[in-house]
Amino acid sequence: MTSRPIRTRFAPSPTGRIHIGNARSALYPFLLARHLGGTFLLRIEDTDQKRSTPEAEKELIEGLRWLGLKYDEGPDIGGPHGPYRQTERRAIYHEYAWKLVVSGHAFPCFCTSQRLEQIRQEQQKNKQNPRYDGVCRNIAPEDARRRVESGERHVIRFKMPKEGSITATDLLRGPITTENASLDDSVLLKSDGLPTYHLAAMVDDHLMQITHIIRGSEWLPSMPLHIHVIRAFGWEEPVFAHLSVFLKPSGKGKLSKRDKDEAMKDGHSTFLGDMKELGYTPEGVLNWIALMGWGVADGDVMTLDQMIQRFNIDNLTPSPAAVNFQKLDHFNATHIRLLTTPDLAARIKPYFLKEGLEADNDTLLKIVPLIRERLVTLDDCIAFAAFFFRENVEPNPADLIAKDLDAASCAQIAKKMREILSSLPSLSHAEAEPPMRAYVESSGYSPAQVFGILRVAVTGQKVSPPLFESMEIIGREKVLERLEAAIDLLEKM
RNA sequence: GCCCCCAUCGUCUAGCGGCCCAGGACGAAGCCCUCUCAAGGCUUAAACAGGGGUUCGAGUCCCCUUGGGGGCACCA
Repeated sequence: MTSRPIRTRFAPSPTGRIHIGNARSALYPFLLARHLGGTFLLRIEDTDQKRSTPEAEKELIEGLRWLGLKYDEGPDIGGPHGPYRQTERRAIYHEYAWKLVVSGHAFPCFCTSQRLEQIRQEQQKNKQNPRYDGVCRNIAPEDARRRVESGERHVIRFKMPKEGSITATDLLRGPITTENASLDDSVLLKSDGLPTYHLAAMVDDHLMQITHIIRGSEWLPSMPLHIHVIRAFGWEEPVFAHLSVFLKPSGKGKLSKRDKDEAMKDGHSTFLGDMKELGYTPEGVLNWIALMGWGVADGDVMTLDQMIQRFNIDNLTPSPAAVNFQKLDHFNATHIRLLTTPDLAARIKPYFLKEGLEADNDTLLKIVPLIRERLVTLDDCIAFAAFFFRENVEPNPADLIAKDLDAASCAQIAKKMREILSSLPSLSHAEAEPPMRAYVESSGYSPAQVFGILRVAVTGQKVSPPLFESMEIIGREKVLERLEAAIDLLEKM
């Protein structure tokens, strides 16, 4: 099976917002294909007409683009094995479902959902496994055919062998043997003419020549069915790898919708759309999710290209992983520091614009080196650097008073600084710092006290990028204006 | 209820019988640097779930228990 050209796929159903679970299900097959020089494709599994929406498909595609997981074939770009949207492949599924009926591996079932629901309830009441009771299994093929042709509503079910067992191999877990008796006569083709996942995915993976099926572990229990289907058709079996689920940060229980909303409250989210909004970078997100389920020996900070180089499907891990947002923050901050100055400048610009601040490229380029290692998320740029673009700052008066000093002495210090700074032709870092240091030295105050007053006066905040570098960017005129305003404030106290 | 899967520091993980008194990363603690906050450097605490086997030797193989997770739809 590995002699075939490598082809992998991401096959989501467009039923909701794209989240980190989806992202990781796309990432690994992408990495495998790229690492091995194979092909990676996107297939939309929209056979659930009740839940699938075009908006969800759009968000899926946008999410993949944001992450940089480029696919070689897909619904929006086409390819040699299309169409790549399952609702556009109805005829194919119909044909293959009937092939199984003809070969005796499947049968039409005319049971109503009401009856099915009823027997399910009875079975549960009797503590039996809910499953199909097989009444349509033994309808004579001729009769069945006639009823179908007369237009009677029906589904097609897989005719699961009553005896024997089947061994299916998961790459991460090894062979798993299942008794056929514990398997059900699952529906392959629904009465609306569309296939269920069990048929659609297997048919498509075969037709699209997929060599590695990488998917979530919720599919592990149905892998035996899938192997049965594949064998019934006589097809070559792909490699199966089931990724474990993401657990809540506490490690108790899987990540649910509720946890996702909960996370949003403290500035985190597991939805890609939100994460972008919150200032997370594709690099950070990708690195974070890559390592939940992929064990690398060392050097865990990687760009997508580095992941492609190092990826090895054998290093995927089968155990569930609890999400850890602190780690996301770490990877995000790390990747931000790795960006070039122009790149980072371009990425933070929208956040300033959104605040109504006219961030010009020249200033942005000068600011980036000052704030780069202070940003955890891109939107932190507002907290650290908005003052560069504001006309004036409005410091909290109390912040202007240095530790262990009173307003009067702080005012004196501020005036002295104004005297020194205004005597300088420019406030470049190189020109302004030495005389200020000399003043601190002679004044008997500590650098923290003196520079603390200056910082608050000039930036309006207690925490800021390096002071002298910042003043250089703000410019002499504005710095002196702001200092003046601070002196006024201090004198009124 | 039934079936299946998983199990190394708080978290993500390395380890594929001797290289392990278990390594890395995040987080935590301390120190250094320092105009704030970061970044950076150094250091510390922190794990093989429990019990049986197999073996000269087990974190590594087998079994049981416990814990956790997933699945049992005309949803994917």
